[in-house]
Amino acid sequence: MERFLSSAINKVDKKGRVSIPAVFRPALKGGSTLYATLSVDQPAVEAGGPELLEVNEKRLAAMDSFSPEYEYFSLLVHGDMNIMNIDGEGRVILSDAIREHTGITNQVAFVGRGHFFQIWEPERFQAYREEARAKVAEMRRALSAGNGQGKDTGT
Amino acid sequence: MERFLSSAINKVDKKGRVSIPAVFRPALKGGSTLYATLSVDQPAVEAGGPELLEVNEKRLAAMDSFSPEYEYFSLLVHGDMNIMNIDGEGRVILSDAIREHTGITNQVAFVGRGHFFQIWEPERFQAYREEARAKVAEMRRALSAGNGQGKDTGT
DNA sequence: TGGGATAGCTTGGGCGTCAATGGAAAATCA
DNA sequence: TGATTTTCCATTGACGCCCAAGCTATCCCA
Repeated sequence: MERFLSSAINKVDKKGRVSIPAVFRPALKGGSTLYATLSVDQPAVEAGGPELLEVNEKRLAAMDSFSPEYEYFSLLVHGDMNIMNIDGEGRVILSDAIREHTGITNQVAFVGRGHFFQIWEPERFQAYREEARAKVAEMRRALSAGNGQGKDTGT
Repeated sequence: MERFLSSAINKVDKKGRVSIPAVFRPALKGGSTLYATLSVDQPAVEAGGPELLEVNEKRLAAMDSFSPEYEYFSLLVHGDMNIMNIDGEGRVILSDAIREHTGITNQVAFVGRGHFFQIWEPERFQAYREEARAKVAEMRRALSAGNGQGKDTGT
């Protein structure tokens, strides 16, 4: 599999290690390094292989390197980047910054997002997921009120 | 690693020495000299190997050589350059000028910026980091409002 | 179709190595 | 010679690497 699909919850051991779900590892193509950034609008972390870094650097390359936007974005892409080594058993150690940002203590939710995956504190993820559902339901009601079609779309 | 990525906080000892984070040393390619300039618009220092000189000279070359900006920047790049020796344990001593400009007392934040890295007083860095996160979140919202796409950071 | 065997995923722990830090000895300068 | 800097050595704690065990899902065969 080349993409990150499905989700899983794993435990953090005494040494602070967590197994990356086995279903995600093929998408990392055997690399032993994980690149991760703290999401700017959620208590989550977005992680993936080196492509994650390359993608962001391409974006930077397309920006005016003297603009304040470049400055801010580069800080997040380079300075705020978390680099994690994957051990022989497919585990990583979460940095203090990650634990602080996500609220993770002894359990981690891994959520596939296609070309990257997210790391959440399980309860917060659950809350976010329900919020997302509620939002979608609300949007659908608004749409149906507007055009009179309202019937379910099957999904 | 050829680039400076991630960040770390290290202590200053009684003699004024600080360890350069081990993850940055490969990017210095074993050189024992650190070149550093005081950042113009932040209470930070920008440091790196000899290439940093070249980079700054390229920047100069891109500027109008009769402009006052050129004059000042040239002075900063050449005259205000701090040269630091890296000792056997990978430590450097911060000059008075650097301590004054950054406000550093007994802790130093090292922040990767790609082809160079920054040195900050940790609390000031934290404030700047949050500012950057807020600004990037704002940029992203502006973008999504414009094209209707979400906050997907992956691609 | 049921049950046992098997392989692989997750988790736990031991141990050696290296990074970060502190301090002493040696060298340099005024 | 006193003071300050540079080099060298020691300590501590974190991290990487290795091995082991429990669990689960899958596969195979009767």
